[in-house]
This record gives sequence, C-alpha cells and structure tokens, in this order.
Amino acid sequence: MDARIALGLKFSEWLAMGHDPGGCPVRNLLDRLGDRWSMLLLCALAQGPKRFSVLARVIPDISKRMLSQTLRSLETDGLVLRDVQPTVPPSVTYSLTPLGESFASPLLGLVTWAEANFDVVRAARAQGRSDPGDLSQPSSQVS
Amino acid sequence: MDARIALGLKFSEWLAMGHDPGGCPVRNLLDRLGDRWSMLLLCALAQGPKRFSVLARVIPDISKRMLSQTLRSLETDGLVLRDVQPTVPPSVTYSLTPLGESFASPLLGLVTWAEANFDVVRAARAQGRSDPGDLSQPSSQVS
DNA sequence: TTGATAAGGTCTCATTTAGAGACCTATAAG
DNA sequence: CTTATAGGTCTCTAAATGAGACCTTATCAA
Repeated sequence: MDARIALGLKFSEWLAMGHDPGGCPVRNLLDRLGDRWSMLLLCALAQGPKRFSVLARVIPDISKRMLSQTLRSLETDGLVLRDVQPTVPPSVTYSLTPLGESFASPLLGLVTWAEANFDVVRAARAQGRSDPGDLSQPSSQVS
Repeated sequence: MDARIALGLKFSEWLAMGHDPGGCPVRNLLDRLGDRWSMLLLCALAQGPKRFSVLARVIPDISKRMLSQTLRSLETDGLVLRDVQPTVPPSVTYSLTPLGESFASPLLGLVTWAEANFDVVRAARAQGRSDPGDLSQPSSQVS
C-alpha cells in the first residue's frame, strides 16, 4: 500500500516544518471532528437536512447538551448550516454546507473501512483477552 | 458529490437495523480511533516502526500516560504491533500491522481533506467571531 | 381553566477522561 | 556517588462529558 508511504511522507513534512501542534491543520481539524459525535452527526446530516429533535431521535444516546454543543462547533467551522425559523416554538433545521458535503468523501472512506474491518478488530480484541501467556513473565510483574 | 448520498444511505441502513449504539461497527471503531491521539500515532507509525521515546519526541505534547494508553489500545485492536526486546533497559518498538497499514488509506483521505480545507474552516471560524451582530442578543450572552 | 406537550435549547451537578509530573527498574557512564 | 536512559506506572488535578431539571410560549385536551 503506498497510502502508508504517502501518509508517512506527510508526517515527515509536518516534522520538517517545525510541527507546531497548534498550527497543524490536521491536528486542528482532527481535534474538532475527532470526538465521539461530530462524524456521526455529519453522517446523519448526509441523509439530508434535519431538525434538532430528529437528530436527537436518530442518535438516541447523545445528550441534548452534547448535541447542541457539537452542532454549534460544526457550524462555527463552516461544516453545518443552522437555519432558525422564527415560528413559535422556533423550528431549527441543520444541514450540510458545501464544505460539509465535501467532507462526506473522506468520511465515507473511514466508514467503509470500519465496516469492512470490524471483524478483524474484534478478533484481535478477543485474542488479546484469551492469551495471558505473555503477561505471566516475572519481569513484568508490577509491584 | 455522491459520496454524500452513499453516506446518507449507510446511515439509513444503520437506522433500519435497529441502530444498536454498542454493536455498530462504525460507532465502535470511531470511538476508539476518534480520540486526539490514535490517528496521529498511526500517521507517525506510517513512516515506519518507532520506539516509545521516539514517538514521544515527534509528538511533543502527548503525555507518557496517554502515549502508553493509546498504544495499548491500538495494539489491542490489532492495528499496532508491540515488540519488546529483552535488553536492559528493555527496548520496545511499535509498528503497524497489516490491518494498521490498511487503515492508512482512509486516514490519508482524511488528512488530505484537512490540509486542503483548513483555510476554509479558519475563514468560517473567523467570520463567526467577527460578525457579532447575531451574538449581541441579550439571551445568548455567554459568561 | 387547568394541565400537558412540544421545540430547542441552557444550567447545574456527578462521573469520566485527560494531562502534569513524581516515581520505579536496572545498568552504564562520569 | 550521581546522573542519565528506556519504558513505563501512579497519583492528583483539570477538563470534558452525561443526566437530567428547567425555561418559554403556544396550542390541544380535559
């Protein structure tokens, strides 16, 4: 796979450029999008615009607090558009901006990989638990 | 972009399947890989195998605790191989497994998007800050 | 006329998680 | 005798997260 090579080269570049943790685009965006909810919300909005309460329904285990907070963050970063209809009670619809839509492509890659490799990962996890042989070495005895 | 369509369809499938938050492969893997450090470490290891102290050096702002913890998690999930050389003091080398290497491809997509769109995101953030017209509503005054 | 419900949040509090930094093992160098 | 090194772990504190009460205004049911 030369994707690995390309990725390694990119990392080399960051190092060469001084690797300012705050200025690195990848670090910066990964910090934002790489939480538990952002990418999931973007998947949900990829279906089409949705209202706050609909999002809360299709993702049952997100709290209102985090839903609100994550949507604001995505809006601030220009990935999501928040449209408030001044009815009463107000009706708020969220949708992807063009920028948000452009993120669908890499996100789809991630999602596809996850679906394709989940079994392998689960097998690895299971093996880790059932093979305590290496852990019984006296040299790694803690305390 | 029909990546958006495809992503939306995937989300629809999850919903149709009952959307068990714990059983969803994407949720599960995103929870693991979607923290601040996992993907960054995978980028670093894409360059080639590295020792613990080297990783700590090329990513200056990770604490030893999180470095250790994240590497263990990646090892458990089968993405990273941990190789302990029984020298004294022991020398530990981390490398990508084939599974880890296969993740380089979607990760590269993410990284490429981040680099390409960072300016747009920053512009969106700046606009959010420099357009306080909507923020001056008394009801939304934050701290 | 109460009362409930609804949307779209915010607020407070308790629990998790992350970060900082001391500490530990054993050996070799100065 | 002191320091340094590799690869961590441990504790303590700070920050992020989740649970759930509360808010507003209007409409529907009893």
